[in-house]
Amino acid sequence: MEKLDQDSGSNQNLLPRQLDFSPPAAAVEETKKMDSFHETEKKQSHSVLDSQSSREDQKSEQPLPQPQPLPSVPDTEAEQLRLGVKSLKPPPSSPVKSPQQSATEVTPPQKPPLHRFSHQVQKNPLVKCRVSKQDPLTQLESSKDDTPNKQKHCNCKASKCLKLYCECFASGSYCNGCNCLNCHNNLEHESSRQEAITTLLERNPDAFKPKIAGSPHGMNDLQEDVRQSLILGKHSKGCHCKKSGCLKKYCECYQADILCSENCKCQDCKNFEGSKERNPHLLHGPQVSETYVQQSSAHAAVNRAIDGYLEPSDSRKRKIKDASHSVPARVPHIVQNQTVNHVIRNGDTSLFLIPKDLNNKAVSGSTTFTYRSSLSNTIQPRHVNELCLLLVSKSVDVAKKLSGGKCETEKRNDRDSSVDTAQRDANEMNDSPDCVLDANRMDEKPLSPATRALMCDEEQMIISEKETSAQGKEDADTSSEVYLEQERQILSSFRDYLIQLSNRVSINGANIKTKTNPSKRELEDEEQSHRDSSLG
DNA sequence: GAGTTTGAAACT
DNA sequence: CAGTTTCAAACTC
Repeated sequence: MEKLDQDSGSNQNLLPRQLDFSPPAAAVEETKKMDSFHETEKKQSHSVLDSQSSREDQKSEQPLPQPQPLPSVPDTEAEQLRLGVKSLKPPPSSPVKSPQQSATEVTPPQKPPLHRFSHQVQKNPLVKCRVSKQDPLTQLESSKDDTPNKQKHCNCKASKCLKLYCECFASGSYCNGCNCLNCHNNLEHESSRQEAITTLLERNPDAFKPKIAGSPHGMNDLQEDVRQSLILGKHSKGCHCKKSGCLKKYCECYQADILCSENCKCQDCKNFEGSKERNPHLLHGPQVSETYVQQSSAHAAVNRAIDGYLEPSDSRKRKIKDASHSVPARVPHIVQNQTVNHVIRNGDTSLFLIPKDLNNKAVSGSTTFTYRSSLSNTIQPRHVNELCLLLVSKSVDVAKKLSGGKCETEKRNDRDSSVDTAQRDANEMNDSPDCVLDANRMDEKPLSPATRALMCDEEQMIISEKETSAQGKEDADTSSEVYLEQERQILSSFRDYLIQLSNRVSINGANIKTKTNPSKRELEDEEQSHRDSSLG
């Protein structure tokens, strides 16, 4: 009885759940009793109801305002976001205002949040949205309807549907036809609802943002498509599954039909490409074309190598124990490509930094490795070869272009004193904005800091060579040959280093990951070997 | 449909 | 920030 009463409360408003921040323009006019936002929401929500969602209980309730059809093409930013056409903007400084500010020109204030699961539904029809088992009708709908705007019906009891536990609320939707108790996620309790939203946004401005990048829906442009693909299917926070193997819908990654990524801290993860336990039908297929991988090959190769070093925290521990029967090669293509994206985007991760990070973390005893791949199985000689080949080919281009360019680095003074580790070089390079291997010269593709560091290093050596030999060598052709030879030498050293590192990791992977602090000697060995190989 | 399991969200 | 509690969906029987 109580439930019925409360259900009636929950349903009283009978607002079809819908992301309530993309109002039709006509909604603005209606602001007498409700603010325009409410009206808009009601209208729009209603507009997206399919026939099946116009259930009897809804019919019996107060009529909704005149429904208006949704525009076929999303006009508002919010709708674009919802459909994955437009990426979310970072929130302004004021988290509370952010959702409003982001769409004030088009949408009314108090734009409700974007559901963290909404993208999942849109992205992958294979993934059923969470549907109450207590609502067979909804299940029926769900089975029939793979369209994005599937209705969800929560069963909240204690949260008043004002916490992110509630998927309706989390999606920015009002509860409608739910089985929830004491629901406040409705117009009746709009004030408390907004208060809850405000609180959540204050606590976490990203609380209502999608956890997973949207689908490339609507992307026609190849470049944009590629860009979207890179960020597609990566859980922003990652899952933390322990028992489900990330193969049940408890896992947000699995539920979204994406592979677990380096963001995840799951244990015993089986949600990786190549996992025999993962239902292959749930895989998206290649997120990024082979062509693109080749195009961005330097990044890809670098990151495949990176990918081979690092693992998630908990699974890492476990795999130390289970090293002898570690999972098969797990280089989820998504992970790889995401890693590529990571490098491109953040620009603060270089190949050379990775060993350092690895060691630093190991020395400190930290277990917060973030990359997932099985240590010895993912870094492949072909990756190294690929990287080297690409770097070689790239270096030829660079050498050709290096007619007069100079690397204005502060490192120049340091160069005579040592052949630093590549890692240190990269570090310095990254810290030195003056290290110029201009992006305008790298016109074709974005370069990772690692690549830039390497190329800048090469450039410096070339310049250094030019300076020392400028007096005696006037012939540009000869210089070019020298440049090329130097490039080859540098890259050969680099290749050797990578191969050596690869072998080391393969052999000593388990040791590196011991619980006890990996000895500094290991770090020193690493650096020493690096030094040796750098010296050629 | 009740009970259990699970992991994210919320809390401390 | 880590550990614990709360919560609701997923799952099992």
